[in-house]
Amino acid sequence: MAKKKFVEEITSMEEDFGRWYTDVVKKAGLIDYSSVRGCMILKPYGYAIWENLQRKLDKRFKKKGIQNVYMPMFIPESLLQKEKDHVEGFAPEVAWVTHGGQEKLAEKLCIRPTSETLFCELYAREVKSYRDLPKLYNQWCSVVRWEKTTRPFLRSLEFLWQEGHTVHATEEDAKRTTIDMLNIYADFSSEVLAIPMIKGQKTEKEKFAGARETYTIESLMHDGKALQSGTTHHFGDGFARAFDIQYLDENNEQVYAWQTSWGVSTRLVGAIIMVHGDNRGLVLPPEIAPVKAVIVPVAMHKEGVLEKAKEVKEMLGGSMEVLLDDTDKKPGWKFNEYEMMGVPLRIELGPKDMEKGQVILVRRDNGQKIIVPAAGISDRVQKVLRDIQKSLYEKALNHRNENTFSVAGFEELAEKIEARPGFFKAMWCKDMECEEKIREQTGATIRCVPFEQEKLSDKCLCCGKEAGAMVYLAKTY
RNA sequence: CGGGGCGUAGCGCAGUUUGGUAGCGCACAUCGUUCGGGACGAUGGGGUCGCAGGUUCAAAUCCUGUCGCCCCGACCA
Repeated sequence: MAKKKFVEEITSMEEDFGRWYTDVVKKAGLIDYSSVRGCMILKPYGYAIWENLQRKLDKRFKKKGIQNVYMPMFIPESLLQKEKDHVEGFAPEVAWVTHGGQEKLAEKLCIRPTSETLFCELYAREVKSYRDLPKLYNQWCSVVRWEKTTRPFLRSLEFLWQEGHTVHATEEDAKRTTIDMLNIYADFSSEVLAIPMIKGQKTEKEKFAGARETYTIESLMHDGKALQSGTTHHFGDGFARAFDIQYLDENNEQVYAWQTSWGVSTRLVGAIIMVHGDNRGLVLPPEIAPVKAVIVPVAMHKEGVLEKAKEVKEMLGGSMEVLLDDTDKKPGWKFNEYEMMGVPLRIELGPKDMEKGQVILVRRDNGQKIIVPAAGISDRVQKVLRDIQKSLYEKALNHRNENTFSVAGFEELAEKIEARPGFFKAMWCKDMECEEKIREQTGATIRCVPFEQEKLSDKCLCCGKEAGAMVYLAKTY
């Protein structure tokens, strides 16, 4: 028989990255499509990744004193319209409920695309005194945005996310929170998702509808496109004025409050796939993997193999999620299956190993085989998992560094980004006309003005006038 | 929204040109042999051919409409 490819079902990345992505998402069992256009079914394995992400991020929120709440999914039209920029930004993509049963509603209800208005309504009632501040609320929910084109995890009509909403006595406190939350996102990404993020500020053009300032974490995918992975917003007192959120300060004066909001979504799962995945399928960082290790017994029918495998599972089971696959599929089939699913570590155990009192560990990220004594396996596995987590981060960081370039002029950007996509650092005059011209003619957008600035030159790459800031440019998802 | 392609078993497809009993591979079920990188044999279950009309003795096949999906543009946190 001719030599078979390891995973016939997955289109290779080099051939077609978009198809590779869809193949992985489906074959790894993360999602299925539903009968509603642009909506996806999160299957157990995909949802388990989200649950891990949710649990670990929520823990970091709680440490900051943030409390979870749950808001209704409906927003009355009149409420949505209270803040002008906000409604203009979201109006084109909201879904409306016009009927309740057979009755036409007196006022139509929008299905939340985001919940600023609902939180503001609540804060207007709750906030009376400086003693009530700050209020740090968050909710885990789904939102609906009627997008024209959709892709699993990256852009769907309905998606899961968390949205934090805070209200503060001072502008400084609100601004600090906006940056604090961005740091929480960035740290979480590098420590748990093994994805390095560029932290920075959005331009006027790209900022959130209704925000005074928007900050972002941007990551680079394997194919050189950027992904906006999370945003935090400083609202100033704009929403407070629109919704009349006032309190009495220490001097008994009526003043407006200051607000923020911030969110990350299931899009982060898309980032994990596109940053770490390879041609065999998904590669999950151990910190986020629902199954950290899978035990594949070889020649299971031989005496003692299955018993030994169960023993190994016991030794590891106390501290982590381990799967023992004792189905009667061939070992080779299982190897491929769990590689496709991105399980970080495979533990092989057969008659030959039993003779020698050993097991074989195989790393998903680099294929390395490690032969270890069966006794004391737990510590060894923990160590290997930590190594995998670390090297996935380093690999992603190297990839980003190797695909980050500096450009001085417009033509240089256009040529280079066409030849090889990635992050492009350049100086910019802060003029929206230049920003727009770059987008139209190169397809690249300004991802952010990074916190870590470098002075590449004095001149804007587009118009040649005096430069105001260094920016990151990229094509995006 | 514009241009192109596709809807036939869970998945991938053939059959449509020229109307005449709905097929193949994988997957699934049972039994046996296998088991260190996607095993093999035997038997078996599963379809109102996307949906709605129309033409016809007869429609997966021809006609009209409609819905959905994919690709390329445009748009979009």
